[in-house]
Amino acid sequence: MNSGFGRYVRDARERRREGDPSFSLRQLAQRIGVEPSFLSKVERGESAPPSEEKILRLARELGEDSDVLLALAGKVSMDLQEVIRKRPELFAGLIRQLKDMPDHAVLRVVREVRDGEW
Amino acid sequence: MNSGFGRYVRDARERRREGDPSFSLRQLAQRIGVEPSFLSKVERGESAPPSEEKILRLARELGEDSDVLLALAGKVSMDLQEVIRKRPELFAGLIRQLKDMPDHAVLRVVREVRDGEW
DNA sequence: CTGAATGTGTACTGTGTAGTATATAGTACA
DNA sequence: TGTACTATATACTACACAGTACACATTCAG
Repeated sequence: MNSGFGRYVRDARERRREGDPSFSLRQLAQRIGVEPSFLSKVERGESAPPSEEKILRLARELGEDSDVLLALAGKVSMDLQEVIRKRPELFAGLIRQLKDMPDHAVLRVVREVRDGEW
Repeated sequence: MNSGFGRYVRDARERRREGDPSFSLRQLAQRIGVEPSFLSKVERGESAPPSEEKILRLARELGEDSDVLLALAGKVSMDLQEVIRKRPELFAGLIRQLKDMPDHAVLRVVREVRDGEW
């Protein structure tokens, strides 16, 4: 029911609110399509993070990275899961291969793939 | 509630059963820790696939690839999800990068990582 | 001062998940 | 023929998930 998700969202919202009063809890709740009381509970960590759909809308509104927000919520986005499910051996193998590599090594793979002729 | 999961498991079980009568529905159910009636429903697609834990035990017993079985069940193994959740931007980026690449290209990445000095 | 907006507390709800328990019916074989 | 094992049908359950509804107390602007 906890984790940093709530605090992260609250902080992000209050930062955005400095310049734009429409980032009140109530108004944001309305824009993402939940009741204010629910968003309140979520931000205070009293309720578990919402569904993927709401998290994505939250990320859009707040200008945050949706994969990071989902990770904080203990989830992995369905579209990534779908990629893995379509070719499970392949992607499972790759991910397990890279699991313990340092960031820069993984980034190098990303860049080589992006730039090279594959 | 459906998908090929049930049929796949039933086929695998009946193949293994040819050489080993302990692969009856009842006995296998007992080994993986569910009621026979439940495994029956699962194999016939009348009930949704079981939890990840049971699927892993099923894969072990049947000698099947657990990632494939999980994929058929519409799931992605928690340990893979954890890898992604720990470094969401990095792995989300990588996977989206490789999403539409043909198998051989992805395999090449896997091999390069395995063999090279990263 | 007032009333509009803000955040929060409490209670409740429908839906899905992951099964169990028990009864029934067919099959093998000794 | 009976008993041991097989699969299946039917009914039920406990718990988690993803919220809603609404009343309440506070704050802030005009």
